[in-house]
Amino acid sequence: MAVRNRLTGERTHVPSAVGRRSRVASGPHDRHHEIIDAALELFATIGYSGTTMAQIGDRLGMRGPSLYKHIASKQELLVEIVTGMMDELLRRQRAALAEGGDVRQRLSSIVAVHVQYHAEHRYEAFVGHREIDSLEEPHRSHILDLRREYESRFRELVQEGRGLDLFRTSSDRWSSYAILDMGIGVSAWYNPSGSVTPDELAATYAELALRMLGAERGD
Amino acid sequence: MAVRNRLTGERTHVPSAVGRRSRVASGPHDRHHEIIDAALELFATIGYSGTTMAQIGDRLGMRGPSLYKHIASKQELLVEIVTGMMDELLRRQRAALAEGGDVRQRLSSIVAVHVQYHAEHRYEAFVGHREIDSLEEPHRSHILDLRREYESRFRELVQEGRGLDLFRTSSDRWSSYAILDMGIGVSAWYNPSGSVTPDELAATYAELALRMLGAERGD
DNA sequence: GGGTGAGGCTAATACCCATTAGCCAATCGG
DNA sequence: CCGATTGGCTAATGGGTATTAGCCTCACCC
Repeated sequence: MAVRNRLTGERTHVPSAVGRRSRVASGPHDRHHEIIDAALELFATIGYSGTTMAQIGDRLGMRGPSLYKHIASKQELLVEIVTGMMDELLRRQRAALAEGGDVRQRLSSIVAVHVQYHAEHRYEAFVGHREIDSLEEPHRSHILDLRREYESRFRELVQEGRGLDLFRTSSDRWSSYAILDMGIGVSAWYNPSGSVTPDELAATYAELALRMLGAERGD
Repeated sequence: MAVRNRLTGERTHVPSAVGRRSRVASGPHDRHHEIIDAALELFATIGYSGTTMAQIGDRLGMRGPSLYKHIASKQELLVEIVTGMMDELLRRQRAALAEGGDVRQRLSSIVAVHVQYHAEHRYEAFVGHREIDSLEEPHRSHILDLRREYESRFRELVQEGRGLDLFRTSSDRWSSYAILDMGIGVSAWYNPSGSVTPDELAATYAELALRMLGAERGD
């Protein structure tokens, strides 16, 4: 019954019904980005190892193996997502610090940036934190290094503020962890169709953080 | 070449070298609990779907299939871990609230209990939060219900405090989320061989939470 | 002192999944 | 217009994994 090598009535493939654009103005049809986006949503909702290539393909109307015409591996998708997330977080943090101001203002800025990113890009952030262990070396170590760098900025600022007697808190270690974790938590529950915008939330959390540190009123 | 039914030189099994105890005083040798403990550590470090039955068996010096003499399925292990965690959290929270006191004291208590549990039982807590999506229905829904109940207590207390003008905070919703998330974060980084004990950390975080809420000094 | 049950073992079952191979149609640059 | 490239497809590959089946041995009880 095997119809091996028979070319007659085989069901064959009809490529994308919508016309393909040339690589000029390919922006909206960049398959690579589309795949990353689809993977991101799936990784966030059912986890990296819970997501199959076939599911990612489904989102784009294609089969799992076809993805390999555009990407190298499933792992590559995760690496791109996570490094993209850390790079962007660090970039924004650096920009915030570059604006200067006194310790309270700078701390408030990096908290705001932290929270805003975790709301705006909740999927990237969620995956970036949850799936670090799914990264193969050396990516895992690299990301952990970046994260340590990112986190140390919070601690440094808290220390600085304490040194200037602008913050009253028993431990800069625990309070900076608390601030970080409350921001990370946002990525787990933030709902973009809810009533609060990322920047409103960022402002609220910055205020909470300053109060938590017992910041002296700076006016 | 198949040696089917040949009984000659087959390698066979030598059961546990250490003498087995009778079921009297079996406490320290309860296989079921040993399995749960081994699974817990593995689930926490490499994730539920990343853990194989063979790995769990390894920890106890046995093969994967042998586990089924003591448990029903891998899923059962996760269910027991996660429901055990939520039950204990709720139990402790109820006990804390039962002690009464003014809003500040009660809020402080449930924060302390929350943090203490997340430090003392960081693996349970970590798995309990991270692997909820690995639970099959109806367990998943049940756990989510319990979690909603647990979380609502925080929000209710913040609201109550605001109503009495004891807390100054713009939103009881966001501030209770922040408090919850900073406690949950503890389970991701707490190191039991570090210098801070769970109850010290609990006290510190309770203080941070009250300050975050702008609690009026209650002395 | 033999039967029984508990608790190991290995082998087999019945999946699922990432990735590769190899085929083909349509598009596009010349 | 043609021939190479692009980007789909299906089928095959190679591996992993939870769970079940069936076997065996020891410890214990009578």
